[in-house]
Amino acid sequence: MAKRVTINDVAQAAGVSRQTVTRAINDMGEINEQTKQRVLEACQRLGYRPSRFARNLVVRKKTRAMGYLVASFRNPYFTEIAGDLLNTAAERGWHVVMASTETEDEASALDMLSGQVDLFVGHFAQDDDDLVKASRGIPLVVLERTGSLPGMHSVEVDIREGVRDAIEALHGKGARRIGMIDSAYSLRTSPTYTPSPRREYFEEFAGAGSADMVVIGEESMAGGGRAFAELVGAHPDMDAVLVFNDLMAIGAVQASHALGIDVPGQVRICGIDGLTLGEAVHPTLTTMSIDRHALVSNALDIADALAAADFAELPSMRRTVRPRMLWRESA
Amino acid sequence: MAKRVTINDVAQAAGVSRQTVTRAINDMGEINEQTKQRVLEACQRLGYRPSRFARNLVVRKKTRAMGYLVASFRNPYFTEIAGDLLNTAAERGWHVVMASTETEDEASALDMLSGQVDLFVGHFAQDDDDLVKASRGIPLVVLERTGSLPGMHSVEVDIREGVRDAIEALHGKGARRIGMIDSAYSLRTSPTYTPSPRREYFEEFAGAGSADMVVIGEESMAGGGRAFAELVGAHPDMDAVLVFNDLMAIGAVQASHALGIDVPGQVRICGIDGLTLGEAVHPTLTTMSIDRHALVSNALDIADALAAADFAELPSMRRTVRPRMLWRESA
DNA sequence: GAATGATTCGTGAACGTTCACGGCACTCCA
DNA sequence: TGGAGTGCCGTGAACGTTCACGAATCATTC
Repeated sequence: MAKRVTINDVAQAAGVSRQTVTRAINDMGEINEQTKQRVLEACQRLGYRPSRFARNLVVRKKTRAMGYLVASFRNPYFTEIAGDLLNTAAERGWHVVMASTETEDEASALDMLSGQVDLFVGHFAQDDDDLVKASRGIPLVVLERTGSLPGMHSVEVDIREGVRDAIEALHGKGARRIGMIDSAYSLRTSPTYTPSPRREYFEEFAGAGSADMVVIGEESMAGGGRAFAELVGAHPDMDAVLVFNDLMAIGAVQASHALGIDVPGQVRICGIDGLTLGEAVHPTLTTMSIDRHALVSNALDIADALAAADFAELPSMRRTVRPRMLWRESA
Repeated sequence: MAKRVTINDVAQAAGVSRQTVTRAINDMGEINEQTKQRVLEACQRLGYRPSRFARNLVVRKKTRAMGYLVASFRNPYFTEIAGDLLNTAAERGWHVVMASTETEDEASALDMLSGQVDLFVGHFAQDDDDLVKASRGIPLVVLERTGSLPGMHSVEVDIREGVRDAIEALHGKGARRIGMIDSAYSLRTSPTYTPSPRREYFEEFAGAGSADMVVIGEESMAGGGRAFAELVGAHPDMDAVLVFNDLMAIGAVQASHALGIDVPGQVRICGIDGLTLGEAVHPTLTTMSIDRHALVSNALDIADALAAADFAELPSMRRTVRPRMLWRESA
C-alpha cells in the first residue's frame, strides 16, 4: 500500500510550512494569494487529501454520529423511517451511518460500525444481552421494543392497545369471525416459530377460538397473499383479517381479486403500520397506523439527551408512541 | 462542555498505564485477568469511550467510507438502490454514510459529509461545476448521468435506447397515439420547467405531434394520477402513455379506475424503473426496467478502483447500464 | 545457581492535523 | 528616527490512541 500523502509532503513540494498549507486548503486568510495558488496546485499534483481522523481529532468538533441499523429495505415502513430519521437527524446536527441487518447479522453490523459512531438506533431482533455485548459500550436506542439493560433506551409502540382498538373497530363494523396473518420472522433467527407479540395480543382480544384462525407467512406482499389464500381456504366463514403489517396486507388485498373475494363486503382487511403505499392498492388499505415521525423524533430526543451527557451511562429512558386507526376502504 | 475522559484518566483511576488499558478494552492478552476487570470497572465508572478518531488515526485501517446521497426516500426506486448499495458495500468492506438531498440542498449535504468520507455516490441534479466545488476534492460517482469534469466518474443508464425500445414495443402492440407524463422535478431547482431527457427522447421517437401529448406532474403517485387524468381529458383518443417513472405510473394505473378507463384495453400504461411495487397495483405495471443491482455494482467497481489508487485523481471512468422491457399487464 | 522462558506491565514514539504564539519584513505617521 | 501597526509565515505543542520495544517478576530447567 502506497504511503499516504500528508500535509508535510505538500508543504515541502510547495516550499512552505504545514501551517501555510492549512491556511490555503481551508482558506483562512493570512496568506498571500500567490502562495495559496502554488500550494493548491501542489495539493492537486500530489493528490493530497487531508485525513478526516487527524482533523477531527484536534478540532473536537460537535459532529455526533449515530449508526442506524435498517431492518429491511424491502419494506417501505423501514425506509420511510430511515428517510425521516435522516432528515430529522441532519436538522439536529447528527451524522447518520447506516447498515443493513437484512443480509448481515445484527452483531456483526454493530461491530462494524462501532468504531464510527457514538450511538446506535434501530429495530433489533436479538436478545438484550447479545445486543449490548455487540455494541461495545456504545449506547443503544431500540425501536418498538423494551430495552431493559443499562445502556439501552427505548421508544416503544403500544401495539397491545393498537391491536385491541383494531379488533374492537372490526367488531364495531359487524365482524364476528376474525382471523390473523402473523409474520414468520422468528424463523430467521431460530429454527422454530415463535408467535409475535401482535399475535399474542390478537388472541388475547379476539376471543375464544381465535387462536385457530391464525396463519403465518413470509414478510412480503407475496407472502401475505399466500397466507390470505390459505386462511380463506381454511375458514370460508371468516369475515375479517388482521394482518401483521401493511406490506403483507397489501398482498392480501391484491390476492383477493384472484380469489374472487369481495373486500370489504365479504372479508374486511386491516393492516398495521399506516403506509402511504396502502393507497396504491384497490380497495385502499385500512390500517392501524404507527406515527413514524413521532417514533423518530422521540428517538432523537433520547439521542440528544445522551449527547448532552457526553454519552455517559444514563438511566434507561423510555418513550411510548400510540398507534391509531387509519380508515380507508378495505375495512 | 465537560472535558473528555481519556485513556489516561482511566489508567490513573485504575492505577495502571495507558497500554494496559488498551489491552483491557481490546482484549489483547498479555494482561492479568484481575487487572483487566479492575480496568474495565474503571472505564464503566468514569464513562470512558475511546475516541474513534484517535484510534483510526494510528491504525491506518482499511475501512473506507463512502457518502451516499439519497435523492428521495419516498420513491422506492431510490430506497431499493440504497438497500442494494448498503449490502454490496458492506460485502466489499465499505462503510456507507447517508444523507438525504430531499430536504437539504445538495451542496450543503456534500459539505456536511466531506469530513467523514473518502468518496461520494449519488443521484445529483446540480451542475458539474457546483458539484465538484461542493465536494472539496473528494471523488464523485454520479449515477444516471454523465460527469465530465476531472474527479467525476459516472454510471450512466442508456435511457435513450430504453425509451426508443419502449415506444417501439408500444407500437408493436398496436398503439398509434402515444402520450407521455413528464416529471416536474426541474421546478425544484429552477423557476422554469425544463423538459427531462426522457421527454426529449420520447419526442424524438414518438413521431410528429407527440410533443403536444405531454403533461407534467409532481413526482409522486398522486401527481401521476392527476397528470393522467389531465392527459386523457385533453386527448380522448390516446391509446398509450409512457410515464416518467414507476411511482407516477402506478398513480396513473390507480387513477384509471376512478376515470373508468380500461387498462390496457383502452390505454396502455408503461412506466420506467422496474419497481417490484408495480406488482401491487391492478393491473400490474409494465415498465422499462433499470437493473439497479448492475447500477450499484458498477458504482462499487469504480469505488474500488479509486480506493486502490488511494483516491488520487484518476481519469474519469464511465460505465453504462442498459434498461429493458419488463412485461406485465398494463401494456 | 545461573540461564531460560513465560507472563505482565510500562515508556517513547508515531499517526496527521490544527491552534496558539511569535517572528520577520514592510509601511505609515509623528 | 523611532515606534506602532499590518501582512505573511513558521515552530512547538496538543489532540487520544496504538505500536514497538524493553523491563520487571516469577517459575522452570539444566
